[in-house]
Amino acid sequence: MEKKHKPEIIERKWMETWNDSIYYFEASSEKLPYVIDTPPPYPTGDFHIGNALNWCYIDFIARYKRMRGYDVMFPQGWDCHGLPTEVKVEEIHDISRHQISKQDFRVLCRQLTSENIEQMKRMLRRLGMSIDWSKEYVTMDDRYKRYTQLSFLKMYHDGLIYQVEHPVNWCPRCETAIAFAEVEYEDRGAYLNYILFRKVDTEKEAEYVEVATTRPELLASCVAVAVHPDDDRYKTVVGKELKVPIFEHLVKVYGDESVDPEFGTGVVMICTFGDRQDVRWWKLHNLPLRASIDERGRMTEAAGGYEGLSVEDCKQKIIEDLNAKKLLKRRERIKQNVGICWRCKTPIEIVSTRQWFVRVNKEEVINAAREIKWYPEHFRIQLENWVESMDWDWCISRQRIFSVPIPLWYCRRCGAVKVASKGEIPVDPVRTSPNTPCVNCGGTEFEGEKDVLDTWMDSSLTALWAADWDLNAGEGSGIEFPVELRPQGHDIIRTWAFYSILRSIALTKKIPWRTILINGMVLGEDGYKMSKSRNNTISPDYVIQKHGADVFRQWAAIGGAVGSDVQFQWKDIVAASKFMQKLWSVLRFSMIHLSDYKPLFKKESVTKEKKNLRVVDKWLLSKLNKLILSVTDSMENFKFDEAMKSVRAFAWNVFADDYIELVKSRLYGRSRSGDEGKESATYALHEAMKTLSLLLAPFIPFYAEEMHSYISNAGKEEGEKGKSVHEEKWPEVKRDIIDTEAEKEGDSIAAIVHAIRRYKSERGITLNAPLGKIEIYRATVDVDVEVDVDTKGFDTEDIENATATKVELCKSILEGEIKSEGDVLDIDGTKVGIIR
RNA sequence: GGGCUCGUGGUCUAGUUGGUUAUGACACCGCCUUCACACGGCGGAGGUCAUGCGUUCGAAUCGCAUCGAGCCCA
Repeated sequence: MEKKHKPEIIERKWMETWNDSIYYFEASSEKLPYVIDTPPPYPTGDFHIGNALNWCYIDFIARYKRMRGYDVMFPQGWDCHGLPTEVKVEEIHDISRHQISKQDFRVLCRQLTSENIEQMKRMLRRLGMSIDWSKEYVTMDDRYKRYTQLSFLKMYHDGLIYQVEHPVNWCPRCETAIAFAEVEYEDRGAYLNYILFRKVDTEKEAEYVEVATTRPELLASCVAVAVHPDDDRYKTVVGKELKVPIFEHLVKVYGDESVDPEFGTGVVMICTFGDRQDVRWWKLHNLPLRASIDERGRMTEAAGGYEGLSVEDCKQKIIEDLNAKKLLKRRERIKQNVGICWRCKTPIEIVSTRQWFVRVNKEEVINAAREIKWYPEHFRIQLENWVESMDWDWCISRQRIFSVPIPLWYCRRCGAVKVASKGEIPVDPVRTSPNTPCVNCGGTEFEGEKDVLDTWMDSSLTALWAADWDLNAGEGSGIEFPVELRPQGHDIIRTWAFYSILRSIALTKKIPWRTILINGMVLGEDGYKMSKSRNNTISPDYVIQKHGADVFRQWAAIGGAVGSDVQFQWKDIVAASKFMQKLWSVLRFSMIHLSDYKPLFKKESVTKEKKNLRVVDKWLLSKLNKLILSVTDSMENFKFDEAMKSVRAFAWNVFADDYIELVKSRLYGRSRSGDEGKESATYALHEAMKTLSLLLAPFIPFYAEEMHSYISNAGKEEGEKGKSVHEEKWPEVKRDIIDTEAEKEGDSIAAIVHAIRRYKSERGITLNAPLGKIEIYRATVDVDVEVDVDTKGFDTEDIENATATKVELCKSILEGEIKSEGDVLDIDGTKVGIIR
C-alpha cells in the first residue's frame, strides 16, 4: 500500500468498476420501498455547489436506507422547460425567437438541453451519487409531456383549471405572464413624487390634495384615490372627486384602512395596476380598468400623448410636464422594494390579460402540509405564510415557446373551447387539429391555443411520476403513494414544494410525500450567498479535482446541521482531506496485521468474544457498538453532521490515538500475553475496521469501498472475495458487547496513559523514554473485599507497552496509606505513583 | 411594516425535554522526526455562550425586552 492516499486514483478506479445495477429499484422486491422524489434540476449545464449539497444529502440517505434493507428508488429527472434555455438559444445562435419557426426554435432548445444534461450527469457520477439511472426522466420527452397534458385534462374536467381575464404578474421583457412564485423582490432606488390633484367641488379657487407616488407614469391609469378613514387631514375629501393632473379625468376618494397615513402624504393613488394592493382595491371598490401599459412595457392609447413611450421615458416626460404645470410639489429619494422577474430581473408589471389558472385551495394545501413531516419543522410555517399571502390563483399559461403546449383548441365558428381527448395527447394544438367537431356548434375549423404551460406544471408531478401513478385510472401502480421523501432547498418551498402539494392533492387526493427534508443554501467563504456578481462562487468540480469527491461529500455532511445554510470553507475541505489521509494510514497499519487474518471466533459468538478478549479490546468494541447506536440514530433523524463527526471522532481519537497506541505491542506480538493477546487485538482491530467501512459507506463511498475491499477480503483467497460495501448490510448493534465494566476499566487505562504522557511532557521527558516504575493504587469502594489484582482487577499489560514502563499493582488502599517514593497523581480517583 | 431563522473562544461550528470543569475543526504556543501516519503524535493557552431583565435550587438551553445578521413576504 502506498503511503499517501490518492483519491484521484481510487475514485476513478471504483467509478469504472461499479455496476449501476446495484442501485436499481426493483418494483417486485420483497423489501420495503423507500422512494425519493429527487428534485429535477434545470439543465443549465452547471451542477453548482448548492445542487451538490442537496444531492449529497440525498445520497447519504439513499445509501444508508439501502444498507438498512430498503428497496430504494433514487431517480433522476430533468426539468427542461422554461425561459432560460430560450434566452440561451437566442444568445448562442444570435437569433430572436421570432426569426425562426416555433418548431425549429424548439429543436434548438432540445439540443442545448440534451447537451447540458450530459454535462450535469458527468458531475453526478463524479460525485458518487447512487442514482438509479434506469429511472431517469426528461420532462421534454413525449412520455412526460403526455403525463403533463393528461394532468391538465384531468384538472380541467374536475373544474380546477379555468380561463379568465384577470390581472397577472407580467414580465415585459419576456412578454409573458408569470406566477407569484416567479416574482422576486429587490430594493431599488426610486423617487417619491408629490403630485397635486385638484379638488373639483370647490367654488373657490384651486384647492389641491397632495398625492405621493413612485409611479407618476401611471397617472393615466389612476382610477381612484385612497386615504385612511381616520386621517383627520383628509376627512372632508372622502367620497368627493379629484381631477387627475394632465389627463383631467375625475376619480373618487375612498377611505380605506390599509392606507398607511405615515407614508408620503397619506394619500395613495389607485391605478390599474401599480401593485398587488391596487388589484385588491380595484376588486373591492369595483373600479374601472384603465390599462396604460401594454405587454411589451410600452404606454398604450389610454396614455394619450404618451402612447408608445417606454415606462421609463413616460415617467420622465410626465415629471417634466407636471413641473411645467406646477403640479409637482417635490421629489424625494426613497428605497423601494420592487417586484422583478426571477429569471431576467426586469421589474414586473401587473397587466390584465386572458390567462389560464389553476384554482388554489389554500386551506387544502395548508392541511396537506401539516400531514407531511418537515425537517427542520419550522419550514412548514414558511410555506403556510406564503400560501396565505397569495392574492389570486396560480397562473399557468405562458406566452412562450419551449414548454408543454396547452392541449386545446377554440372553435373558429362559435369560439367554444375544445380540450384534447386522452387519445390525442401529447399534442401541439397549433400543428394538429382535433379529431372530432365542436360539441357546441358542430364546427370543424379550429384555432389551436398558442400559449404553453409553465414549467411547474411539469415539475409538480415528479412524485407521481416516480411512483408511476396512473392518472387515467386515478390510482397507483403498485408503488406506494405517497412516496417517502422529498429532499429540496428552502429557496423553492414556495414554488416546487407548494405546487407539488397542490397538484398531488388535486390529482390523487393524497399528500405527495410523507417527509420533506429541507437543505440550506451554500454561502461563500465571505459568508454571503454565493453569486457571480460577488465573485465568491466555488464549483464542486474544482474542489473534487483538488481533493476528491469523498472530501467534498464530507464537507457537505459536516458543514452544518441539515436545514441551516452552510458556509463553504477551504479549511473544512482540508480537514476532511486530512481525515482521509489519517484513515489511510490506519488502513495501512491495519493491513500489516490483518493480511493473513483468521477470525478468532466462528461467526458472531458474543459469549466467546466476551470471554476471550482482553479488557482494552472489549473496551474498544463496547465503544464501537455505542457508536453504531448513535450513528444509526443520527441517520434516522437526518443529522448527517452528527453522524459523520462521531465516526470521525471515534476513528481518529478513540481508535487511532488511544486504542492502537495501547495495543500496538500486542499486535506486533511483542507483548507478554503473546499470541493470545495478539489474536484478541487483531480481532478487535478487524471488527472496528470492518464496522468503520460500513458506517462511512454512505458518506465517502469511494474510500469506504477501498477500505472494505481490503478489510473484508483480509485473509481470503482470490475466489472468495466479497461484494461491494454498497451491497452490505448496515452494522447491527451487538448489545451484549456494550460492557460498562470493561469501558470503565478501559477508560481508566487510557486516562492513566494520558496522565503519564502529560507527566513526561511537563518534565521534558521524551514519550518513549522509560520511567523507573508506575505504581497503581486501585481505589476500591469496599476495602474489605479482596481483589485479585493479578488477573481480574486490572490489566496492566497495555499500560506498560504504551508507557514503556513497568507497572506494579498495589492492593486496595485507603488514601492515607499510600506510601510511594515517587510523585503521586490522582487520575479520576485512581492514585498512581511514578518512580522516575 | 409582518413572518421565520440565527447571534457560543481570533474564525467557523456542536450542544436548546434546563443539571457537574460548554463540543469539535482551523489558527496559536511548547515538545517530539517513535518501526501506520509530520496532511502526524503528545502536551498547552484561549469563551462573563449578543445585551438586559425575569422564571428556577440551578439557564448557552425557558419567557420578555433591546441590539445585530440572514432569508421570505408586504
